[in-house]
Amino acid sequence: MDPQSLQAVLGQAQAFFASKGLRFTKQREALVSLIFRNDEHFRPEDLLPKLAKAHSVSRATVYRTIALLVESGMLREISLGGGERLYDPNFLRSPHHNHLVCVDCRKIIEFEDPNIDVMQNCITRRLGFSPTQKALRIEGSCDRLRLLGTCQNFKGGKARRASRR
Amino acid sequence: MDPQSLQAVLGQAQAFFASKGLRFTKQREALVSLIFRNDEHFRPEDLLPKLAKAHSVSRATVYRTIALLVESGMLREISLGGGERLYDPNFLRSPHHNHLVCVDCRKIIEFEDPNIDVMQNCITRRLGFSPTQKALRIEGSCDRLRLLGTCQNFKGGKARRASRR
DNA sequence: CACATCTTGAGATTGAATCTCAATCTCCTG
DNA sequence: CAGGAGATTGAGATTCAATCTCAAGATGTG
Repeated sequence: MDPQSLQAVLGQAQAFFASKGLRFTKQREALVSLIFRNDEHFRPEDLLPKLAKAHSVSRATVYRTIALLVESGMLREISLGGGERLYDPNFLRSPHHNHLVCVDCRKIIEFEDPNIDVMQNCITRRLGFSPTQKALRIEGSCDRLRLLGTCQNFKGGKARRASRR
Repeated sequence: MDPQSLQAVLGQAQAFFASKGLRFTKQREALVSLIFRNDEHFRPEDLLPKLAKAHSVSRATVYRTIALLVESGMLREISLGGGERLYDPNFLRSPHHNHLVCVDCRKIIEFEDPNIDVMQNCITRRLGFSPTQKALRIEGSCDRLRLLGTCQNFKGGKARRASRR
C-alpha cells in the first residue's frame, strides 16, 4: 500500500476509534500501520516480532486492537483451512473478494466476481436472510499455472513447502 | 441417520481403511458410528465425553481417526468463524452443500444450489485452477425467520445464547 | 490539580491439538 | 501354534494460540 493510502487508512482508523470514544494511542497507530503497510494475510502472533523495539507492543494489545479493527470493518478474519485463524487487510480496497487456494502449493489468489456476488445475495434472501458477510473459499490445483512455472511447488523442478501466505 | 444408512457408512469406512491397509478396530468403529449417527457439526473434544465407558477411546485416537475420515472424504472440516474448528458429517448425503449462519442466533442452515456450484466451477477454471473443494459460508440475519419465531434469540421474547450447532 | 476513564503490559491461565513412547493387538508366515 | 513385523492404542507431556487478570501508567476534563 502506498504511503498516501496508508495515511488515509490511519485517518479512517482514528475516526473509528474516536467515534467509539477511544484513543488512538502510539501502540494502536503502530499496529494499524504495520497491518496495512502491505497486503499480506497474517496471524496475530506474526506481528509481535515485527514490531520494532522502539514501538514494542504487548501480545494483549495486539489481540485487543485486532478485535477492534475487525469490529470497525477494516479487517476481516478469514479461514483457509487447517484451523488457522488469519486476518486479511485487503477487504478495504476489495470489499467482496474471495479466495482461491492451491492444494498443492498453498498459493492464494484473491478474486472478485459480481455475478457470484449477486447470486449469493439472491439465494440468501430466498432462504429468508439478509446477507451481511460472505466468505467463499475454493480449493483447487493450479494446473495451468503449474505449466507456466507459477506454482511454487514446481519451480526449479523439486517440491518444496510453500510459505503460509 | 437411520440404522440402515449407518450400516452402509460403516461399510464404506471399513472399505476405506482396508484400501489403505489399515484395520477397522473397535475404537474406530465406535467413532464412525458416533459421528454419523446424527447430523450435527462437532468439535473433536465434544466426542470424548460422549463415548460410553464401554467404548472409551483416547483423545489421541479421536484426533487420528478424524484425520483419516477427512482423508477418506467422508468427513469435512468446516469453519463458521471465530477460529472454531468444526467437522461436518453431512457431505456424505449432500456433497455440495453450503452454510448460512445467522449472526444473531448462530442458527445454521445448510443449502445446496446447482447454479452457484456451476458458476464457482467456471470462475475457478477461468483462473486456471481445477476445483477440488468449495466452501461457501454466508453470514446474515434471519429476519423473516425471526418474524416466524424460528430465530432462537427471539423465542419467548428474550435473547439467549444459542448453542454452537 | 484531582478525578474518572481508558490503556497497557507482564505473567498466569485456559484449551485445543499434537507428540512421544512403551504396551498391546492383529495378521501373516513358517 | 510360536514368532515377528507392523499397526494401534492410551496416558501423559508438550506446544501454541488466545484469553484473562490486575496493578501501573496515560490522557482528557472540570
